[in-house]
Amino acid sequence: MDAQTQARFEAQARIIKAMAHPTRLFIVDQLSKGEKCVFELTEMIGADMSTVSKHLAVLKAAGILSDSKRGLQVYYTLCCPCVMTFFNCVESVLRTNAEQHLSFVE
Amino acid sequence: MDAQTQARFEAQARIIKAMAHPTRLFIVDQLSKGEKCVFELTEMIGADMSTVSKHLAVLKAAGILSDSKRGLQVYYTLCCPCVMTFFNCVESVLRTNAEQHLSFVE
DNA sequence: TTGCTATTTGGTATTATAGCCAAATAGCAA
DNA sequence: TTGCTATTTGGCTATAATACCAAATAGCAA
Repeated sequence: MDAQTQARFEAQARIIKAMAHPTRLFIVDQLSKGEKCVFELTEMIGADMSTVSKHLAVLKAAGILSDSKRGLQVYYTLCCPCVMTFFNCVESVLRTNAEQHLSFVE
Repeated sequence: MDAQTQARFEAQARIIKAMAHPTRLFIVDQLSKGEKCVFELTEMIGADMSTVSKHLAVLKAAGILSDSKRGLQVYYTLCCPCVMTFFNCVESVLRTNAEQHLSFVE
């Protein structure tokens, strides 16, 4: 495996890793319906606001979200709506698992 | 967030987490071209065979790969070729990042 | 300025992940 | 059986991720 190929997989892994957490998937799902501020997301998630803020920072660092400060609030937006195709793809893996009685859902 | 919703995101996160490693992405990419045994993958990756074997076990546990033993070799196959749409999606996030001079590639 | 609210950052404990080596297991062949 | 090869598993260490609390920062308003 040459260095360039490796670098490409590392870059891809960084994006995927940023999505690899239930709370962050929830955030992406919510933001696909429109921007939200940290407080709104924190209420929905029910964790400490600092925890939510750090999850948002992870997604932003990966280039999945962007933020804009308006007054006291910071609003986060999905910058790459294509990310939503992730969900379809993952769901189809889950369905395949379910068919093979290897479901993680239930 | 109700328990069922949470369970769905946790199930999705497990699949995504299994993909969130450069070596495992490489494996998935290779297997998209056809089945390979552990030895072949180990040669390409250049890590310890036990390390490769553990990566394969992670992907298998997530329901992304299946294995079949034939003689001394264990052959691994992608059970969900849809997983390849991941790559397109991730690449488009990377392109967006690059456009915004936030590229992780270079 | 002071005070209030929204958010981020720092510190820390806990838990999970990754990689290697060594040992165990499985299958074939002599 | 013994020996050889392919693979997995166990043990270990090092590194990274997560979540909370507390403290710092930023912006508005009085």
